[in-house]
Order: sequence, then structure tokens, then C-alpha cells
Amino acid sequence: MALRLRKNKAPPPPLACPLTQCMSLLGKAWTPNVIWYLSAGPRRFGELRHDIPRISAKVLSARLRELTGKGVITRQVLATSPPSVEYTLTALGQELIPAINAIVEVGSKLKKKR
Amino acid sequence: MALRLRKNKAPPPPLACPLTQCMSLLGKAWTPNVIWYLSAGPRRFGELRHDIPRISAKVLSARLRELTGKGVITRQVLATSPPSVEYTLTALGQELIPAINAIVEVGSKLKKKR
DNA sequence: AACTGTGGTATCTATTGGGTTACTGGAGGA
DNA sequence: TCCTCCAGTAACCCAATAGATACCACAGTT
Repeated sequence: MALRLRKNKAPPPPLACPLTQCMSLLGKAWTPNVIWYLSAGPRRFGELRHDIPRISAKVLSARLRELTGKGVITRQVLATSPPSVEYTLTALGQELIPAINAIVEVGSKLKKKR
Repeated sequence: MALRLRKNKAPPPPLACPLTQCMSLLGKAWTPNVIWYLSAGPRRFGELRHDIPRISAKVLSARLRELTGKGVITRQVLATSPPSVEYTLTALGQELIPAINAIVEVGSKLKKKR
């Protein structure tokens, strides 16, 4: 019996794919970690560097800029001395938390093979 | 007033970080798409290529090997003519579906800036 | 006769993304 | 006095990754 291509019942993640959209953020190094640490409340640049010791300033600032641009976090300059900058999850950003929790949940069950 | 580092109340994603573990899978190109299409049921190699037109055979086979190794999908050779191979989400793999749905959900709300 | 579908592998190349280091300039703490 | 801390930016380097292409051998369809 010859093989035919079966139709897939899953609708394609439609038009300009939100999945791809979102993964172009989450898929980059350290992004989920940044969101994770912001989920507990506003956090300054240096604090995030502290939270995630192996992240470089370059990458952290790139991620924060991207997340700000996409409306996931806000950036607020505080009149401290020296001036400091606080990053906060927006309502949209909060919506990512369940996703990240789900990922963590599965992560702990993955086989370590390969 | 001097600035002090505040403690972050979020516990660090502990020991050998499940988040990083899981993202080393999901973060690679096309992985979420593959899982998305498998969520509707078992699917052959060629069918997946068809579902995701822009994926190359090389990358698809790499992803499938990785997912198999981590216990997210199973690989089953069928005695068709010619022999075909079917990939299926495991129970663990099914657990990723809510995560991906959550990601899609947010993806559609992201600003397009940058 | 020619094409599609089976499930991949081998090889080469281009890109890019992340790491590293150095620098800013002033203030407060030891 | 010297060190740390604030929030980054600029320049350079390298390894990993994904893309493109070609190839396998055979069966069934048109």
C-alpha cells in the first residue's frame, strides 16, 4: 500500500505566526531568566546582573531593550544618586509567567540523555 | 541616598536549572513548530517537512533526534512500503502543549516594534 | 518515462549571536 | 586612598548554527 500525505488537523499557527514572533524573544539567551527574576517585582540593571551571574552587560542590555520594545517590560529612570533604572513587567509580561512556569515544570522531567 | 542591592524574592530556578534545560530544546530553531504539529497526532518525517515548508531535512532530523533523546517524542518505524517512520508526542511531550499555547497567546499581543 | 514519496546523511558556507575586555564619571563606603 | 557601584556602550573575536545542495535506492502513480 502506497503512502499518502495525511492532512494535519492542527491549524497552522496563522499569519505571521505568533509562535515564531514570541520565540524570537524567548528563544534568545537569558530572556526567560530575565523574565523569571522580574516576576518577583521591579529590578534594577545591576540587580539583574547579580541575579544572573553569567550574563554579560552587553547581552542583558540587549535583552532589556528588546523586551521593552515589545511591550513586555517598562523602563523607568529613578532620581537616585547615581540615577538608577528600574525594569518592571507589564501586564503583557505577566502573561508570560505561566508559560515560563510550564517550561520549568517540564524541564525538570526531561531526560538528560544527549 | 546610596543604592543597595535588594534581595530578590524569586527563588533561583534551582540546581542545573530546569528552565535552561528546557530552553536548550525549545530555543532551537523550529522546535516549537515541530511540537505544535505533533500535538494533533502522530506524524511522519515527510509530513512534518510538508507542514513546515521552510525547515530543512537536516534541521528537522536533528530536532527529532534531540526530542527523542529527551523523552519528548517517540520514534516508531512502520512496516509500510517503503518503510516509514512515525513520531509521536510522549506524555511528557504533551505537557509542553500548554506552554506552547501560552506562548502563542502572548505572541499575538506583542508589539511589532524593533 | 518521469515524478513523487520513503527517511534521512554528507559537505560546505555564511551569518550571527554571545563572550570578553575596556571605558565612562561621579559618589559613597572602608 | 582605593574600591565598589550606577547603567550602560564600543570594538573585536570566535564557535555554533542554520541554510543550501547533492545524494542514497526503490516502489508506486500518472
